[in-house]
Amino acid sequence: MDSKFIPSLIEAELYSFWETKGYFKAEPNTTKTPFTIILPPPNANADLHVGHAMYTYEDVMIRYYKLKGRETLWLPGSDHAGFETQFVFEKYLKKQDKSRFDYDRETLFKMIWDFVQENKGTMQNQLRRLGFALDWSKEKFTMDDDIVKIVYSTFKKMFDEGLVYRAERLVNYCTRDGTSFSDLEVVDQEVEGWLYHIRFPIKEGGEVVVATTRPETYVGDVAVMVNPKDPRYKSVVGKHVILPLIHREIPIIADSYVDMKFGTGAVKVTPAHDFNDFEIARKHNLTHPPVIGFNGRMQNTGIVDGLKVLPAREELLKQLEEKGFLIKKVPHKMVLKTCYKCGSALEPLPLEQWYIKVKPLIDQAMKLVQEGKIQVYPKKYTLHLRRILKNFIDWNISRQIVWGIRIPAYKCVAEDTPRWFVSVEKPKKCQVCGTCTFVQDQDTFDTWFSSAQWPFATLQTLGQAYYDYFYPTTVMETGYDILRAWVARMIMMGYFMTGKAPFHNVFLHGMVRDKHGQKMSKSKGNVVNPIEMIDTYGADALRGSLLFEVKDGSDVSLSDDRLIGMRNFTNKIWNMGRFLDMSNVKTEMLNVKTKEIKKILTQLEKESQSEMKKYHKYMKEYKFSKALGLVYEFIWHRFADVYIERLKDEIRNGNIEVLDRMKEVYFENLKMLHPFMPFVTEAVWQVFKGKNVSILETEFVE
RNA sequence: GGACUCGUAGCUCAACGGUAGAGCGCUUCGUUUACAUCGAAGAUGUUAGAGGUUCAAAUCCUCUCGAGUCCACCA
Repeated sequence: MDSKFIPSLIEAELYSFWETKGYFKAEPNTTKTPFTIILPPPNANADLHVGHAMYTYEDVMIRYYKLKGRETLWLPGSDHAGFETQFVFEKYLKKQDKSRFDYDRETLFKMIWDFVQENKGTMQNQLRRLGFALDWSKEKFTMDDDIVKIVYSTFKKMFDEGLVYRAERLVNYCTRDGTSFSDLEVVDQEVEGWLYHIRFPIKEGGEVVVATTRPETYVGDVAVMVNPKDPRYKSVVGKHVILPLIHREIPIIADSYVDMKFGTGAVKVTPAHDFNDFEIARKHNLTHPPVIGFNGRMQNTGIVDGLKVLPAREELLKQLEEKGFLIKKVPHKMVLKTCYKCGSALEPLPLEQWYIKVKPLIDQAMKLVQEGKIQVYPKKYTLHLRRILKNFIDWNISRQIVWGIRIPAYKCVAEDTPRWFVSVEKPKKCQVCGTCTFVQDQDTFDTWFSSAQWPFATLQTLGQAYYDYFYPTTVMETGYDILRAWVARMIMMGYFMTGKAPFHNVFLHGMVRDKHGQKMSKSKGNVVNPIEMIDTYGADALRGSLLFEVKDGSDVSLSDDRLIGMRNFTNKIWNMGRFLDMSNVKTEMLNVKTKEIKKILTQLEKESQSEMKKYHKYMKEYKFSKALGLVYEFIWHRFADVYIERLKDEIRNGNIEVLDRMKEVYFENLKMLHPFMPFVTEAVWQVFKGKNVSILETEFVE
């Protein structure tokens, strides 16, 4: 054995040994209890970031339960990550002075498909570098034909049961990226804006002053609204204002929605470009066509058509000021809804989209959580989950991008009022009129719509036997940041399609932060590349750094110091093995049992027993960090620092019995450590047990 | 505006009702024979502040100050 543990020498070899030996493969086995985890599918197109290394928790569970004799399946997969990937691809196009508009749908799709296929292998190999015991023979991609078919069946079932409906509503639309988003994909940004006070002349005489942050939309106004209780405006309700510059006449209406204390107490109502106004206008039966188009330019204004929103605002303000309609502007802090990807301001625009009626789904999901059918670890997230479920609103699943699973909805164009039908297989004929050449919806599904089905969809594609045996899965382990976007939706969709919760347990891990506890971001330049860390310190060290001495579920600050500490630990483990191994070859065999030595050995075994008991207790309670800390403390500061030191001379003198009993304790600790640090433990194991055996073939004796 | 989390040793964090711990850093000492990626010994904290409950509080309660996260949102 080398005097140092050098991870780079053994990691690749050991991983392919495990893989080819089939230790990661899972099959239905009625004599065993299954233990199933579906890996949250990383973006097929992107490199892993250090956050993905947190899936170590999953490997810990998988390897632990392998050693406990369960039939463990950890199923890998990747996500097409619709909008994310298209966004990256468009950046790549831009570098070549191209854009998505240079290609037709089919070509663009094909190009992105190839782009993704090219990059897909990277992520898989990076997961291997981390040592993850994934069953690669069952790997799935969210755009595999069989997966898409299941996603289609889900959509059809929802459509047939009235859980999917099409509606024209305001959506959060990014005019730069050309797509709408669900409410969960919107990033609020606080900005210093202005509140403009604009004078609207009243036809019947007088004037009313409105306050607005979006003056350019007044050309699309349908009313001015005041609070019915507001004495200042009692007399003007029912009268009409003439919109400045464009001379259109709109009513003054009353609605208790208006806050009298804010601004001037008079609000302009622009149904096509404001969520609240949309609702109010509908209540009052008022409409006006949108004055902002999907290209982000003004339209239907007769005055600033073709201008982008901000220039139009400037232009209109200039003209209003010249004519004396603009009274003043006051600084105003406001929240701007922005695109989570490109950061541009989102435009509320009216658009027909598919929505999922979430109420019935939420009710079921809530029941599962309340009845304890789904346990959440750490416990504090149970409350979060409940609150999340309570606050869900209907889910817009239409995206105006090509990279995604195209929605299998078809429109009959023969009828006056086009009717939609949904079909899993692409129909040859219109299912409504039977004759016309129907038109398929241009849109694709929100990526979360397919990933929300991931646990049951993946297992179903493996065949009935696998599905029956491994579903529902045992644990869903993921970051707390996607509790809402993913976990909650998986519960909703999983139950809808299978009548069961998709998993019995949810375990949530924290975010990886930099050494100062700061969020990692490209702009801060503090992003840590997990593969570089593995190259430098070894996979075991990285894995250990993420779990050691942390509160499960809380954020982890990752630093080189931590990694060095864990790397030293792996080396320590290695060298304990080295010592025991070196002591093996002794020519003289002593077997002296003094009272003193006996006592030390008894003490050691007693401690070891109590350690094991605690270890299994922690593991059962999902207190993984504590389990690791326990073994760390024992093997280093008790086993090595105390017992090896005390028994060193005895072993050197060739006391085989002492050596053997030391080894037994050491081996048990290797097993306990293996889920956390698979490489070093396996490497040492093989030194003692032979090159062709694996620590994974053993089981815990409890 | 609502909710939640967190302010503990120089740094990053554990402990969550019973004498304040770890990793890294620091001081002193130690090595021919597992490991200097090591060992031994040690220093460093009125646990943000104020009040309360308790025999006992970093831990429970209230308030103040500070950091952060999520949700909702007034034009």
